[in-house]
Amino acid sequence: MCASHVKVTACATVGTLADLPPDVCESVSDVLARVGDKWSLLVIYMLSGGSKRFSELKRGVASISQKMLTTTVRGLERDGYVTRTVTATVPARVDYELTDMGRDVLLPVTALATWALTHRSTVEAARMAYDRLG
Amino acid sequence: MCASHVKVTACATVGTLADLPPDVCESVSDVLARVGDKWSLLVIYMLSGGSKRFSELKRGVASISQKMLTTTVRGLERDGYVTRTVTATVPARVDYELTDMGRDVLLPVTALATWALTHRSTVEAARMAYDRLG
DNA sequence: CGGTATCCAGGAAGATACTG
DNA sequence: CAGTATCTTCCTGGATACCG
Repeated sequence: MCASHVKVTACATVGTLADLPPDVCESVSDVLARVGDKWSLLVIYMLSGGSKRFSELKRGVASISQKMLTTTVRGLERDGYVTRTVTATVPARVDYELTDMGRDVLLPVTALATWALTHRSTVEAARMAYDRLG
Repeated sequence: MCASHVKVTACATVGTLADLPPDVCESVSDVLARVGDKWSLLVIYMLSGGSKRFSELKRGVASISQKMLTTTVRGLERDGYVTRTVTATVPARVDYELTDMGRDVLLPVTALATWALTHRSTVEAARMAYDRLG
């Protein structure tokens, strides 16, 4: 994904929800593109406990590849959700930490997470019912 | 995306946020995978104004291809966010409508949308600052 | 009208190897 | 340790054509 995958390209003629200007669409998709991708949310959650180095994140999200972790933290850094601090020792050490905004986004995201958990069974039931018919 | 793209596959050793069991990760990623994809949110928003037919949705999201609109509404139907009603006239007529759950998810999603709008400028500034350096 | 089927190009992501 | 570079594979999504 990273940047351009989840990018709403047209909101022009929506207009069913009162006052849904195009820039709202773009903002939402921007945030969702970052927060909603495969790994970002997990990394943010991990960092909510405090600063972590690259290898700690790597261990925490066991199945992520080094490449994808790099890509993910770079994206989060670019959008201002985390800071990246390099300590030029040998071997090198890099620490990642949530910014204020990074901590801030946890609030609405947690709300969505709560909703997701609450409606988990409903979604699963709907999915199974749908698949049963074909 | 549809179904498998945004799918968290490992949450095992996260544990920094107090009590973040694996099923929370899966639920969240399930919801985000559906709601956070390129078109679903727009379709949901369009349907928040009431039942709409296929062609109306197609016009509303001008730049979406017929294939992607079909894929999107199918996914939303599968997960129980919308209902699909076929009227066997000639030519055929198909109406889509939000379920209770579909209307319900608008709440947390709107919260995130609001956050996104509020922090829009911050994200953009961070992005530009990051890109300026390289 | 509302799809489905098919083909194709481009990006995403895994595996692997190498570097400051 | 924390990356970058490259190669390859998979899959998404666009274009097009056809069907009930």
